[in-house]
Amino acid sequence: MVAATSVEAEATDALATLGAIADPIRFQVVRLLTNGTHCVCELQAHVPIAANLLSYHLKVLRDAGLVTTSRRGRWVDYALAEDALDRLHAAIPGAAGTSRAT
Amino acid sequence: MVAATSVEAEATDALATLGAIADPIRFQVVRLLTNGTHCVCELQAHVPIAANLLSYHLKVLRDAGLVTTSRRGRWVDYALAEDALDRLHAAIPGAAGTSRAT
DNA sequence: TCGTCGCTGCAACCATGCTTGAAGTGTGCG
DNA sequence: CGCACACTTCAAGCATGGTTGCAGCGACGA
Repeated sequence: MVAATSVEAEATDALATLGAIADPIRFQVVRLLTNGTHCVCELQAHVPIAANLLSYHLKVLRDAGLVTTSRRGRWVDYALAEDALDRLHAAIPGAAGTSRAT
Repeated sequence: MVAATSVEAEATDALATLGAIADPIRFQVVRLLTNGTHCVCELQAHVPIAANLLSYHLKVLRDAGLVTTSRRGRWVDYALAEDALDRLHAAIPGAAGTSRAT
């Protein structure tokens, strides 16, 4: 590898990040997570969907690196990643990685 | 449409805005448009897709209110909307209006 | 005016992924 | 030790939207 910060690579990451929250359920989950850590059962109380469906979307969010998990006994706590919001903002064209001409 | 300032309405608009750019082609187009105005033929030179396909995605972007059109004789110039980037940033949870999720 | 070029709109096709159902893993408690 | 609970994973079905092809509209050049 020669280039470390490729524009194409950043665009791919941006697409993955944007695509992760460009969904009603995942957007709602992220919005909930901005208020603090929540376990899956807590999330279920706010998002009216099946448990396995929620788990699936949580996996997508986890795969996108937007959330982190912590097992607390029987429960699994989900929290927003430290750089999640920063990454989200950076994913928007004109913010970073793209030459923004006024 | 009656409701003007609702958290749900803002979330819906945010989803529509995010979903509009959460696509490889549309993301590329928006990134191109951040550099200035381009006609469809210009966009075609940078995005390797069919003309009508590009037109379709442009329509999606236009429907999302992210781009504006200007007819220049035979050509149609597409430009990023004034508040496009601002709307994009506002669409991210934790940025504005979304911190009061129950 | 006619022909060509640039762009847009519509209907159909196909791929992706969202949704559903059931089974599986790990943990705490009786 | 065995059961119940919380969550995850797997396989299958269905819906959404991205892609393709053709037809239509408007504008410039001859």
